[in-house]
Amino acid sequence: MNLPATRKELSHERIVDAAARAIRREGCAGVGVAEVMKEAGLTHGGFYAHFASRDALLAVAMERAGRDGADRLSQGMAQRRAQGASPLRAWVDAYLSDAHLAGCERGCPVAALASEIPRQSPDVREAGAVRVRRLLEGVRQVLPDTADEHAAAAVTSTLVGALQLARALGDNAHGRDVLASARKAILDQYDRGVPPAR
Amino acid sequence: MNLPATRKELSHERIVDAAARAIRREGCAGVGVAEVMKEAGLTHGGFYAHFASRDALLAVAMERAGRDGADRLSQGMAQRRAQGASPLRAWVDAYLSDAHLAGCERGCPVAALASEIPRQSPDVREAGAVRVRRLLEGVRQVLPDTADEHAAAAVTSTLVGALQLARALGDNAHGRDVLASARKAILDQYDRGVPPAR
DNA sequence: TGTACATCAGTGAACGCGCGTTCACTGATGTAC
DNA sequence: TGTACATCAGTGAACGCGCGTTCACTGATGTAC
Repeated sequence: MNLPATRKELSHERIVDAAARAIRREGCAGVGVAEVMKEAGLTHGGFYAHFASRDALLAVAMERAGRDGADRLSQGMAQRRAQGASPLRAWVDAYLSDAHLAGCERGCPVAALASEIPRQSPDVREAGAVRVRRLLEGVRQVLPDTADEHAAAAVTSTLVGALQLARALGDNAHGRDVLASARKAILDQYDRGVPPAR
Repeated sequence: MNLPATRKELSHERIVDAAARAIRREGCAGVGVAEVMKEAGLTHGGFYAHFASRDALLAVAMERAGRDGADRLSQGMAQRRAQGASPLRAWVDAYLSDAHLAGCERGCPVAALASEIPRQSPDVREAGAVRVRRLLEGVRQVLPDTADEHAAAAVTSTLVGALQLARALGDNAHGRDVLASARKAILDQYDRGVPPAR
C-alpha cells in the first residue's frame, strides 16, 4: 500500500478521502464535485482526470467511508477491550458512543446513508450493499457462539436504527437515551454470561 | 375534516398527497416542485399560491407521510389482530412485511428517510423528529406491560434498522432474511408469553 | 333571472443560479542525449 | 552535468441543463344589483 506514490496518486487519495467525509456529512445528494476538489486542495477542472463521473466518485467514496468507519470503530473497540470488555460489548459501546452519534463524518456510512442507498445509481447501490454485508459480518464475528443464526442481522439492525433515530431526534439528550436503550437491549440478550468490566 | 372543501383546498390536498409519496419514493433531495405539481394534475407555476417554498412543502409532506404510513400500518395490524396475534406481534409483522419492504412510497417515512433527516432545513428536521417520537410512542403502546422503559427505543431501532438494511441490500431474498431475523429477535424477547397465532 | 364586474385559482413563459462536465492552455516533472 | 523536448497534472473559463422562483395573464367562479 505504501508504494512510491506519484503526485497524481497523492491527489487521488486526498480526493477520495474528502469525498468519503463529504458523503457521510452531506449525504449522497450533497456531494459536489467542486467542493470535494476544493477540500482536496485542487480546482474542479482536474476532477475528470481522476474519475469518469461524479457517480463513480460516490461509489469509491462509499467504499472508503466504510473502511475509514471500520478503522475508527476498531480504535474505539480496542480501548474498551483493554478495559476488559467482551468483543460484543466493546463493539456495541464503540458503535453507540457519543463520539459516533456526533461524528457522522468519520463514522459508519451505513448509519449515515442507509435510507439513501436504494435511490442511488447501480454502482453506488452495489457499494452500499457491500458495506451492509461487511457490517453484518463484523457483528457476526463479535457475537458469542451461543447466538443463533438470526442474531447478527437483528443486532446490526438495532445498532444502525438506534444511531439513526438518535441523530434524527436532534436533541442530543434524547438521542443518548435511545443509544443507551439499544445498548442495554443488545447486551441483556447476547452478552449475559460476561460480567460488565466497569 | 370533511368540510365543504373549496377547489383550492382540493388542489392543496392533492399536492400534499403527491409530495408525501414523492418524499418517500425519491428522498428529500429528489422532491421536485414541478414533478409534484404534475402528479397533482397542475402546472408548476401555481405552487407558490399553496406554499411559501419547496422546504415548506417538505415539512408538510413529512407529516402527511407519517400519518399515511401509520394508516397503512394500522390496516396491516388489524388483519393480523383478527387472526389472533398480540398487538406487538401484529405491529411487528405489519412493519416488517414484504409489502412494507417493497412499498417504500406508502410506508413509514422514518424508515424511508431517517438518515437524511439530520441534513434538512430546521422545519423539515423538526417534522422528522416528530415522526420519530410518534413512532417510538406507537411501539411503546403495543409492548406488553412487562417490558422495561428501554424496550420501546430498542424495538423501534430494530424495526427501522432492519427495514433500511433490507432495502439497502437490494437483493429481496437477503432483505427478507434480515426482516425475519429482526422479527424473531423482537418477538423472542418481548412476546414470549403469547403463543403464535398461526 | 339576467347582466356586469370582481375575485380567485391556475397557466406558462422567463429569470437566475448552481452544478456536472468539457476543453484549451499552463507550469512542473521527467527523460533523452 | 546541462540543455531541449515530451509528457503529465492541474487550472480556470465556458457550456448546458435542471430546478426553484417570479410574474403577467387567462379563464372560471362567485357576487352585486
